[in-house]
Amino acid sequence: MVEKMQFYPLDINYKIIEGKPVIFLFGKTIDKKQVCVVDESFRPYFIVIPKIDITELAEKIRKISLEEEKETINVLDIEKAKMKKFGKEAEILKVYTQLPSHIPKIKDIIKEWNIIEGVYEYDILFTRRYLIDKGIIPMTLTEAEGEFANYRLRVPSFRAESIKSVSDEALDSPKVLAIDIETYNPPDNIIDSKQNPIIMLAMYGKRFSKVITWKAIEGGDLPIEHVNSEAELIEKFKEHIEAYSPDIITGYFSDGFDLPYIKDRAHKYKIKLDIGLDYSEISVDKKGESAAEIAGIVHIDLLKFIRKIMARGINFENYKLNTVAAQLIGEKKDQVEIEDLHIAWDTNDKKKLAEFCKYNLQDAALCYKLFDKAYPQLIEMIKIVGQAPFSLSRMSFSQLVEWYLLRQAHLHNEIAPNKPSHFDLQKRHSQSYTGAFVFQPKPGLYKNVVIFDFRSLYPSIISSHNIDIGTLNAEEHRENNPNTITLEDTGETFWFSTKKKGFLSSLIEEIITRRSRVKEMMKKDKDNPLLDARQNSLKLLANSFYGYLGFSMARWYSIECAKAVTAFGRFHIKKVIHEAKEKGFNVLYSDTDSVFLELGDKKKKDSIDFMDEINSKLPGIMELEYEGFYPSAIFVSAKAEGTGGAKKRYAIISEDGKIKIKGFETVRRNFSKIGKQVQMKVLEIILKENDKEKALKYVKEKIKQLRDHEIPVDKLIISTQLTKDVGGYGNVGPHVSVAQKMIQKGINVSAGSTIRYVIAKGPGLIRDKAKLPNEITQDEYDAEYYLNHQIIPAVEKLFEVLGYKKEDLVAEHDQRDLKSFFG
DNA sequence: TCCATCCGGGG
DNA sequence: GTGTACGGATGGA
Repeated sequence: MVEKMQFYPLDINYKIIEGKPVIFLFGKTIDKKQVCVVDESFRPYFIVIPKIDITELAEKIRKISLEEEKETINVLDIEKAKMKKFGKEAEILKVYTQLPSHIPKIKDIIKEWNIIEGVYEYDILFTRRYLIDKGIIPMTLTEAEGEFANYRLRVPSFRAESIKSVSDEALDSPKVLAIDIETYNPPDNIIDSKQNPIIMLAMYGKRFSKVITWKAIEGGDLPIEHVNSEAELIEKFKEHIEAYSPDIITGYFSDGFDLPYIKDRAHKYKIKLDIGLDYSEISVDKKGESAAEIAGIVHIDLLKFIRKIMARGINFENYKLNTVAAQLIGEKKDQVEIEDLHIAWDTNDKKKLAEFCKYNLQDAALCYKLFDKAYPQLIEMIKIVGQAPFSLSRMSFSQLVEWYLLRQAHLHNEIAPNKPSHFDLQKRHSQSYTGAFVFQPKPGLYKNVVIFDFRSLYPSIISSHNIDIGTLNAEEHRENNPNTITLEDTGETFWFSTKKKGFLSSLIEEIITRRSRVKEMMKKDKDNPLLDARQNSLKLLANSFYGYLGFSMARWYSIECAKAVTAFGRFHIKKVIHEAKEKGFNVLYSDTDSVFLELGDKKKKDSIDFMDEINSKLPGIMELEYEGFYPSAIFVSAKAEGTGGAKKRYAIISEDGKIKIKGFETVRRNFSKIGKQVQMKVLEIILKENDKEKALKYVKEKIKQLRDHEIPVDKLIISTQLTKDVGGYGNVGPHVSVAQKMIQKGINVSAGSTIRYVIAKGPGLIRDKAKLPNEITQDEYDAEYYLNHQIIPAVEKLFEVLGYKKEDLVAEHDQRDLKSFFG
């Protein structure tokens, strides 16, 4: 009996059954039951554009027959159709084959014929093709028509005769299970699943938490489950997965660690990790960055998703779980000496082991919460791009753009361009072009500064100047065309149609408009995480278009378009600079899309009027925005003498006293606290109080304190990361020398460790004077070293702007020292 | 300064 | 599997 069933598709794969490819779409029904929708009717195809008569070509293709060892490969069917290639109508043939794997074989034959213009869309994965062609958006409400069937699966199956998207309503609380393992790992042993067992495995879900371990550990009220061996631990893990039946399994670096590790250990005991909903085993794809896949259960590696998709805008120091969790959900892990786990395990240290169990569970719980935080972003990206969570969560931005475009191309009946050949790639790699314009500032301290910037400069250029491969150098005349641009350096000229809308440019316009609508909705519905994730996804996608155009692997690659985008960018920002000067503003600085104007005797209102005037003449959706008013700003000179002002290095203060710093040491790690503190304080005095005497007095006072040994040692600590193991260094810098000492003392130090040291006074090389912080007292530090290597470099450029020389900073009797330092 | 390689995360 | 990888830091030539 034919019936309708609504569900949310979560995962997709296909299998060949009786010589036909069959799609399996795993999902959740509206009443939260697991289900698998099976579609036997979809066939693989690719596209051919003929050069000769289309019927004649079709006949030739139909006759193709390939004898292989086990099978004969034939063309299953051919359809004529009309599509567009870069906006131009084209008659095409859709060539169908029996199996997806036949596509490249048939394609390779036809590709060589000179009676065709080209072959296209021959490398779009079968399952992804299915989602696109059927208009299905994973995770959103979908309806299948058909009947329940009996495929051998862990969940009920439903054979679909037809399938369609119902709405963009997304599955709102999937059943998530976070996992984390701890392994036995003796010191200096690289983590190795061949040698070392899993000793704990934690799972955390909704109203479910468990730590499985194979030693009797007294965990108090921890949900510890004891088993007798590692093999039993793995069996128990399987049982729990089956009983809990999660929609989603998540972990942190679980693609590269937890799941491959479990799989390796299971293999050792000949245990089948067949937790897939089709009874298949976890598959670990080891190509490059590995990925662990479970059929029907979505495995999300949070590290990958966060690093690739959620991370921009947020500046993570690193991507350790602790760092990321602290930043995204404000939670930290308990401090545990994980290197000592093997000792506790060997010595049966019950108390320590209980702590490790707690730690293990906490990691899983952290993952669970991180997933919760990431879910809106994942959902919204899926809704836009339209690929399944497993693959989408591992995509780079260029891939997100590409799959978005592939879906849109299908919707617009556009033929997708091919990926570059090896030859194309070489050519693309050899090409480079000019980027953004940066205005060189004049060093100085300025008052009353207004900053304007172009809102989404590159996306708005692509939209407003109609930038697209199909509109590039269109037949209409290039003169008097507002979309014509000539490159300043090479003289190349590009122009874009004013009549016909381009594929890329209209898509980006749609993305931008959609985002404004979402932002509008957010005004009434503040703090809605879904809306925020949606506008963010749209913004990220729009911002990636330009990079995608110039990305060598892109299908819609066009260096001409990429060149035109930056050239229009330079054109518009330079025009603003020019007109601002004409209006009598002093232009202080400009970088890519922003411009800094000194008001002088003008009012804020005058600058707004200026902005409005600019905006009245800008094309399309381009817009110059008022970024803010800053009472004070400082620009310094570049390091090299006589090269003028430094680009990308300045500090400004807003009316509410907040200082924004770009490029100064204050934001860098490899600098002592005293250096940072003095720099920050001087900036503050200059920008807030505009009192150069006071700044000078402050620095002099600090220098005196430094020389009188009044600065505590912890403010003098310099931190440097060891980039390789100590033995690997040719030049022994101070941090390496200290690391050597640490090793002698039995402190475990290796590549990646951060070495903290202080420079002590005395004769000899700096590296011999570098001490561990606890080896030195306050009167032993080398004041002159800190003066010359930390304090002076931190502030000399600032004082230069104020009209002081370096010598003014230190007392008279020290000038000899300084001269020798400054040469 | 440019090119090649290594590493990230995990215990 | 109708496929293929990234990107930044670092160190050596």
